[in-house]
Amino acid sequence: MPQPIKTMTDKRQAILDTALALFVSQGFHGTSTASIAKQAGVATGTLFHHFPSKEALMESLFLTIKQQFADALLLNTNKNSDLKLNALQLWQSAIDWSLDNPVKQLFFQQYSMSPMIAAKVRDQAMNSILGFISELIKQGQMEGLIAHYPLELMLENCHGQYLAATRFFIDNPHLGTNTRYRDASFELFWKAMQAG
Amino acid sequence: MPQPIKTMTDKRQAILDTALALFVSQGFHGTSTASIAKQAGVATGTLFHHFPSKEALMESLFLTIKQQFADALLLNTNKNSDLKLNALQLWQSAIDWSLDNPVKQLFFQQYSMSPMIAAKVRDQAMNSILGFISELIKQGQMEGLIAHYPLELMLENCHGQYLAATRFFIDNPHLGTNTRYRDASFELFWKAMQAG
DNA sequence: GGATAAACCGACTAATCAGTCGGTACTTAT
DNA sequence: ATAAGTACCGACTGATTAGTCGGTTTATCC
Repeated sequence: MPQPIKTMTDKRQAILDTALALFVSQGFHGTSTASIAKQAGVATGTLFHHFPSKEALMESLFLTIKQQFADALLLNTNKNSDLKLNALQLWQSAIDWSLDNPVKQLFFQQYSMSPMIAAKVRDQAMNSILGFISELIKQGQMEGLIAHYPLELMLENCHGQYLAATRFFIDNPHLGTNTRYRDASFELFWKAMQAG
Repeated sequence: MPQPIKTMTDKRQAILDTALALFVSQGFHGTSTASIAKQAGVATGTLFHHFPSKEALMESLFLTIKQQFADALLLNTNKNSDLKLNALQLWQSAIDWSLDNPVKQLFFQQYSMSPMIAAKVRDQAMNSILGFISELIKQGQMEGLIAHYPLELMLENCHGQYLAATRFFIDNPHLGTNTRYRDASFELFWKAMQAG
């Protein structure tokens, strides 16, 4: 029986944290394993003790962060009867997460579409979140609240509008708490989805 | 007098074409200058004769492609009196371009937000196109056709929805000529922008 | 046809890369 | 205390990198 989550060595976490920062600012191939180890205060051997290769480190990073994002979303999700209110809460949670974790959000912006991460890893991580959104859209369509466009196109559109909003708020951090901008970002999104 | 426009073997263009393909499939740092030269059928010395550095090659590539995109858009733009029709034509032109140039579109998806391209180069290229869209939005707002959200947020949203649509159509090429999907992508976009 | 310059070549180099390996330090269980 | 296993170290290596340079070919102009 394996021991449940005891504290992982903090060196492992330091490597992940440093890799995140460097991958975002210098790119995957632009970041050497030596520089990750050095800035994390760790020997190169230690890096390869925790991760069998640079690619494995990247994959681990990607999955870890996607999971954190998914957890943050599902935590603030109520099974409310008002679909629009549900959508609003979800939208706010997602924007909040990106403002609380700007570097992780930049990581997604850069690597969600890049060949540095194997397509199957990308899709696997994506489906866990999009599967959930997918259900919401279908429900809304049945209730006549959401327009009947092809589902895949709507999912891509949700994702695209979310990325656009976070790009804006991360570039303009002082507006992140301005309700005029916040509400506008949701209304743009919701109007696109709305039936009628 | 001057030789009619018969091109002497344009090695410079071959380098740009090859770099585009390799940067998209392997990333910037993942692509060696040697591999670009080899696949372009050119010596490494020739590559550095045309471009002083790998970064300069990347920058040249980025600006060239952005210009091609801007040209394609402005070519199909009529000064129509019907704003929605103008927007539709623009949207169709943009989607057409991405379907005609999928690798160049993938290049944007990957590098428009990446640190591999200096921010000032990005912004410079962006403003020439977004400045134009910006005018259209302001005009639409004066006519009462377009909602009065903050302009910067709307621009980012336009860009985001466009990227989402092209991502979808490039992933599903057989749907690129399907008017149901085409029209849906525009309606999603237009409904978000619309006043009311 | 002879001169000038630009385009082109590819062997070469100093630096850097991902990953290895033999060994030490720390933790835990008996 | 001992044994065993895991975390950790950093000098090292073979391969690869961006970029150079001296020399050759090709185009242009008088």
